Amino acid sequence: MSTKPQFYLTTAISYPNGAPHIGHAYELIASDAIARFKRLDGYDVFFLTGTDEHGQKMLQTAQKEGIEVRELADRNAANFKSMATALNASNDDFIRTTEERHRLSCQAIWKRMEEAGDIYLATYAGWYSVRDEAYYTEAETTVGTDHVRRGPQGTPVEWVEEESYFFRLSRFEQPLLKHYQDHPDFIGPDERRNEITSFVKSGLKDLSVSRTAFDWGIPVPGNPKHVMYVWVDALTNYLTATGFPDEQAERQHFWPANVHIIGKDIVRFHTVYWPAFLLSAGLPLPQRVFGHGFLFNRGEKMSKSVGNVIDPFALASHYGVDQLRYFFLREVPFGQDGNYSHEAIVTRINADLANDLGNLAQRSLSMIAKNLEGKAPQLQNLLPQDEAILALADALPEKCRHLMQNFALHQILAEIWRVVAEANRYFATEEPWIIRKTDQARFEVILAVTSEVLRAVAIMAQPVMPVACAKLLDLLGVPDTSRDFSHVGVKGRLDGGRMLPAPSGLFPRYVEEDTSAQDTTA
RNA sequence: GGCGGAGUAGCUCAGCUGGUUAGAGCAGAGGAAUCAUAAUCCUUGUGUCGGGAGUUCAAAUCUCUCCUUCGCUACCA
Repeated sequence: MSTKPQFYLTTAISYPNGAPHIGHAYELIASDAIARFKRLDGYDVFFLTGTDEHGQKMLQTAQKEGIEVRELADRNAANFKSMATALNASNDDFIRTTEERHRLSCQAIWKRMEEAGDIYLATYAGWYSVRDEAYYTEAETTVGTDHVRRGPQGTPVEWVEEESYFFRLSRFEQPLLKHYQDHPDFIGPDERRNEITSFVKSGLKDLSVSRTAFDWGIPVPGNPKHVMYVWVDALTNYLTATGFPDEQAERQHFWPANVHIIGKDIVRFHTVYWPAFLLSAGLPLPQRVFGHGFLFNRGEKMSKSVGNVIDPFALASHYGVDQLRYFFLREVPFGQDGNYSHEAIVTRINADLANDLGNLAQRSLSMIAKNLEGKAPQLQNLLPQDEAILALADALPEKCRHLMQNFALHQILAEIWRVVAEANRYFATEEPWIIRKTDQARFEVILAVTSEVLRAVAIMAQPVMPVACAKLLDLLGVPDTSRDFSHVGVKGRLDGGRMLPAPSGLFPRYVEEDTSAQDTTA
C-alpha cells in the first residue's frame, strides 16, 4: 500500500439503455479532471466509473430491440467504456453491475442490513399505471368525472399489491440529519444540502427495496423470487469496486470514498438512501457527495423529440478532446447548470486556447528556436517584473488546491488563465523582439521567464487538458518525472542549455469549414 | 400550496459578514506594435444593481412586500 494520502472518487454509474449523451460525458470529464488533479497533487487515487445495468427499463429496451437483455447490456456498456477512452478518462476501474463481484457485494450488504433488523417483508401497495409502468402515490392520482382514477400522465391506474422487502429508512431520519449537521461538506453544493435537509425533515417512509415483477437484477439472498431494488444494487457499486466484502482486497482501504460526483437529479439517492444503507450495514459513509448541474443546448434541455441530442463522440472528434474538456470545465461553474453552443465552444477554443496560451507558447518558443538554436535560456539576473510574474505562476498550486476543495474547476481554470493573460502582458511590455537587437542577455532572460511561466501553466492545466499540456511540457523540455504540482516553482526550475524540440502548434485556431457545417451543436 | 435559490453592462457572470467614482470575460469602438496560430498590448461602458417601501450617517449588499424565473416536495432510473 502506498504511503501517499489516498483519494477515492466516483462518477455515478450510467444507465446504458441508450447511447451515452453529453451529460454522461460532462460528468466523466469533470470527475476525470479531479482525479488527475489529485494524482498530480500527490494522492494515491482510485477513480471509478461504470454502468448500472439492471432494472425494468433495460428489459423493456431489449424487448423492443428484440434481443436478450444481456446482449443489450454488453453492447451498450461497451459504448460507455469506449466513451471513457475517447474522452481520455483515467478511470482505474470500470464497474458493471452485472458482474459477479457486484452480486457478491450487494448480497453482502443486504445481509448486513437484514442482520441489523432493517429489512422486513411486507406488502407494497400503490396505484399502478400499466400504461406508464409506474406506481403513483395517492396524491398524484385524480378521479375524473367518469369515476376513473388516473395518474399524472392521464392514464388509468389500478390498485396493486405486491410482496416486497422494505428497508427501515424511517429509522434514519435523525441520524441523517445529525450527519448533515456534523459534516456540512457532506452534500454539495450548499443549495442541495438545504433541499435534502428539508426533505428529510419532512419525514422518511420505509423504502420498498425488492421487486418480484421481473428478474433482471440481483437476487435477494434466501428469496430468489425477489430481485433488489435498483438503487440498492446501483449505489453498492461504489463499495464493490473496493473489493467489498473481502477485507483482504487490494483496494479495500479506499473505502469510504472521498467523493461521489453525480448529477443533481440523483442527489437524494446518494445523500439519503445510500448513507442510510451504510449506517445500517455498519459501514463508514462517503465523505462528500457533489451534485453537478446540467448542460443545456442553447438554453434548451436536450431531448430526442426536440432533436438536439448531441453525440459526445462527435463533439470530441469535431473540436478535439482537450478542447472539449476545457470548454466544459471553463465555461460552466461546476455545480451549476450551463449552456453550450457551437459559438461558445469556438470562442473558448480560439480566445483562450489558440490566442492566449497557444500563441504565447508559439511566439516565445519559436524565438528560442530561431535565435538560440533551440537551447533553453538560463533563468538568472531577474528584474522585479520577472520576479512578479514568476511569483504569480509559482502561487498557482496553492490557489488551485484551495479551489479544488470546493471542486471549483472553472475557477481553477480562471486562475490559471489569469497568469496566462499576465504573461502576455509581460511579453508585450518587455518586447523581447526589440531587446534582442541591443541586449542579448536580457533577451534570454525574458524568454527564460516566459518559459518558466508556461511550464507552471502547463503543469497546472494537465488535469483538464492532459494531451496538449504533455505536448507543451515536451516542447519546454520538461522531463516526464518532473510534471506533478510539486515541481511548480523553485523546486522544478530547469537549467538552461537543454535542447528543445522544434516548436509546433499547440492549439490550432478553429476555422469554420463552411457555413452549413455550423450546426454541429444546433 | 410548503421549503430553498435566482433576477447586476449587448451576452455569461463576480460582487463574504452594508462604506470612497458597481467589477471581470466575451462582443463592439479607437489606437500601438509586428516576435507570433491576422495572434498580442493599451484605451473605451450615461448600467433605474427586477419593482415598491423601510432600517441606517451609508444598501447591489439588511427587513418587508410585489413581479418574474428555477430547483426540491420519495420508490422510472
